[in-house]
Amino acid sequence: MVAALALPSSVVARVEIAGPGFINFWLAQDQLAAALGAAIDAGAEFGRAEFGRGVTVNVEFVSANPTGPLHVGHGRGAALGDGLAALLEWTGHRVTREFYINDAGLQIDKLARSLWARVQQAAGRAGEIPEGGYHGEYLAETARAALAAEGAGFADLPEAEGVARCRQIALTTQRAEQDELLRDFGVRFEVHSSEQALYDTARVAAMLAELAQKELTYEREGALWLRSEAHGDDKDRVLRKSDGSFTYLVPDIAYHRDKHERGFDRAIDVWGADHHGYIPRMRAALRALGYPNDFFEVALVQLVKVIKEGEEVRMSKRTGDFVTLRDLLDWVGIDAARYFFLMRKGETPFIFDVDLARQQTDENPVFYVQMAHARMTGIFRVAGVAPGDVGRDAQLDALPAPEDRDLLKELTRFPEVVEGAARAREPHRITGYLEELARSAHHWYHHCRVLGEAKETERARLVLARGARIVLANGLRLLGLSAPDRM
RNA sequence: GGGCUCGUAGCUCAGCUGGAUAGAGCGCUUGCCUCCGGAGCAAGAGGUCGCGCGUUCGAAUCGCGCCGAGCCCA
Repeated sequence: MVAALALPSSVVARVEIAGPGFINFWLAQDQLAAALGAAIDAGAEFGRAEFGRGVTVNVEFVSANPTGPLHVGHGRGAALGDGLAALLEWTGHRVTREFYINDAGLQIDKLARSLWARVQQAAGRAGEIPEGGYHGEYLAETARAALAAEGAGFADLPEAEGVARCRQIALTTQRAEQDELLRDFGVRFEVHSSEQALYDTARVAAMLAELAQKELTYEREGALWLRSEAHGDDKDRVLRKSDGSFTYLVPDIAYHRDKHERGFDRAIDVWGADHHGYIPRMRAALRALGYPNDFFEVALVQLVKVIKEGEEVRMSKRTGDFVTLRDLLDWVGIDAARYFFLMRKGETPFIFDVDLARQQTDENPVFYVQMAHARMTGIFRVAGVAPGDVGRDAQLDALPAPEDRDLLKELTRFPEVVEGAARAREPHRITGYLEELARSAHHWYHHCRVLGEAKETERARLVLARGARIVLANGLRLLGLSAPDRM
């Protein structure tokens, strides 16, 4: 078998049969040197791949209800969605980052009536927040601001009119705050889609008409049902209840139908894990419409528990509920927040250790990785040369230490790690890889002097440092993190 | 009652579509360094991969059953 492979000795230096079913290959040293040269040639593009060329992907994430501040769970969804989108971009896909606004329905009515109650209170009257309404302090703030902006007569409006106005005010205020926070978190969306607009532009009606025309729905007991069981769900689902109102499924199907009609090959939704029970019926509905099986994907994000000073943080004064993303950013900064959210698989529950995230020691993985980049840069600073001026070719003979080779091998793995992470939809593989690369870089740094070594070795190690710096920077930037030159 | 996810070292977790003696960080133990480009280096202890059965030449990985945790639905 080995003989039949007829491997060129320029690529494979040695082959050995190693027990049952195993063959070991030794790559020729030149291959590694060539890979380093290729990494340097590619520079900031090193690690990009093409397998997603021609595929358009919609990544929808956060999509928080505009009923209150974003909490840490949204932060995790934001980091993972953005990381996923970046991975897909790095592998050649055309990606649209999208945010879906649930601006229709019962929750928004409650929000509007809660704000109206707060307005009444702010005007010195009795105002009762409705059953199941929003009690957070933030609405009282909004009410005071609204009263100031709208004039004293605002609170005297007839209730229906006041509530309608409150609905608008609450929506725009919450949306603006969410957008500002997401921007501060380094996340940008190309498209915001509105649930209300699905009704206003008759896309809901068009979807229902298509389902009816394809005989995918039927009436029973005064309700309208979707034949979802025939398409993989465990039972048929109600679309329109006997009281005439729609279930959540209706706008959601219309929305995904809209994504399909906008021409996306794939729609990836980042959802809180508490919605996982909803997946089969969505998938069944889209399958019923005749979309390909791989059109719809869901990336689940589990809950985040925040630990600070050794104790679980539950309450936020501002919301009276969960810890907000704003709180977290104030505590640990953007880089640490993003990195921590990205370093674990989305579908496992995550414990966010605030104290660890703030530490400026190598126990903190963000610090450890960024420090490796800063160290690589520091070598050039001391040498008095720009990284780009040291050339691209390293003589492998001039890199004698095992740490040289470890670092070299590690950094040339980057493209396959990116590709694997993109295919598996697992950004945490990038952070894991970066930690391994950083470890190799730190070990190398401690064991191998660069400056003041024999000329050939000094030169070769500068090339190696340049390559390591490129990969560390690319990995960090892919994840939306900074790659500092000094710390 | 049904469904989904998870269970790997004291702690937090990797382990990619089954492959060689199961890994990392922290913590712990023992040495060393304290000079450069600050916050270090080396070694070590620690695991019946929840439990059982099965598929396979080979299982942490796949299948089934059970136990336990979380969530969703009824």
